[in-house]
Amino acid sequence: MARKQAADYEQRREVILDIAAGLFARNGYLGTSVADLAQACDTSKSLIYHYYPSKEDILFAVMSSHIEQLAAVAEAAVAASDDPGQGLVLLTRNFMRLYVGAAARHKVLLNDLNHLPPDRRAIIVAAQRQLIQTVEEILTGLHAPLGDDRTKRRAAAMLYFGMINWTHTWFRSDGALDADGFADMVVVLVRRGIGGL
Amino acid sequence: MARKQAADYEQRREVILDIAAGLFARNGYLGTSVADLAQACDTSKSLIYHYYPSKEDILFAVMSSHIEQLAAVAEAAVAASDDPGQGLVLLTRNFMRLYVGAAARHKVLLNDLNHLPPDRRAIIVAAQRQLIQTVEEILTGLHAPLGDDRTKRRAAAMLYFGMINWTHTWFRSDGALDADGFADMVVVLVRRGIGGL
DNA sequence: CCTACCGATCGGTAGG
DNA sequence: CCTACCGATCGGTAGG
Repeated sequence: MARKQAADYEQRREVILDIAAGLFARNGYLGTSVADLAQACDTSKSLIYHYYPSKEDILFAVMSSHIEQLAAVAEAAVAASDDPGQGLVLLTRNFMRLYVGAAARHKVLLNDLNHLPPDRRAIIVAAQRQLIQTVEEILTGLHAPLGDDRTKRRAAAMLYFGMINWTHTWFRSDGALDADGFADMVVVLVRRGIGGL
Repeated sequence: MARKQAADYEQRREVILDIAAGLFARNGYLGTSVADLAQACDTSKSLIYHYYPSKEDILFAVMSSHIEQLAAVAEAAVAASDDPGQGLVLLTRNFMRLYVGAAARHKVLLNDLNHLPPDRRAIIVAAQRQLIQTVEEILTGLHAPLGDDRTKRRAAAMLYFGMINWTHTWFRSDGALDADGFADMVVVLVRRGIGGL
């Protein structure tokens, strides 16, 4: 006999992850109890512990799943582009779509990274560094002198991430400005402004 | 007999506030216990409660003291400027100096605002809105068409705050780039790029 | 004997 | 200004 419930094991894990991301985003990791999560999932704490060994594993899963998505869309944008200008457009639109589509996970990534223990935090930080590296390379392609000044190149990449990451505090997908429209504003500011750095 | 301890009451409150800001910035508001704070202050929990009625009052004091400073330097920058371009330079340098000088308080303001109850959070949010308003006016002065498009004007202000607020994740005052140098990069990007919006 | 899941409770610690 | 505590709740696990 086929074991029916094993079939949707991964699906149930995903549902828990999504609800956890929403609670962590709203109340913070420490502000969310496993009991809160169980209640939001309309089940018991024991069930949560059946799917995840610990609360920390849930936090790590929220973050790692999201950063893997970010890495994937970054790679896709670079692969599909013939020049740095087009790369910047595709990368920024891909990032913003993902930020909006997975807003809760993104907020958790930005707010609760410190609550991971050092070894697991290092895994996430390494993936973030790779994204920064990708952006630095595109910016250097747009403005070659950045290649000779590591400090300015890093600062320029951080100006870029500041603009898009800060959206988690104010951007609403149901507002007058959509993700692509905002991405294009960022691209305009960077392309026109970067020559002055 | 003079009541000696009353004389440095405010001073002791300030020391506690400063140490609390450091702990909140590092471990989060919920990740910091009052016992942690007492230990860091080399005293007892009871002493902490002698100077502040609750842990939440300490959080509010950290945030309100910081945002009052931000409002003061914003007002000073506007008052000392003859045109929007100069205003942007002074405002950005003032903000960055304060972000660096009060990095812990700034981090707490950005990370733990949700842990204030609605009434007190509203006070902080109102002060933040005033800062946003000031920036929007300067940006409209630099690029008049923003005055006719509330959505773009707000987005432009948020691009600006994103660039400078994101510094709390990466900027180190002992690095190769100082606060004024970074502020000038932000100003260049905004002044050159804003015409494209 | 297995997986899925429950009500109840564990040892410690939180803010006060 | 301290030790000794409180009601409650924490993350995680017991038996069945």
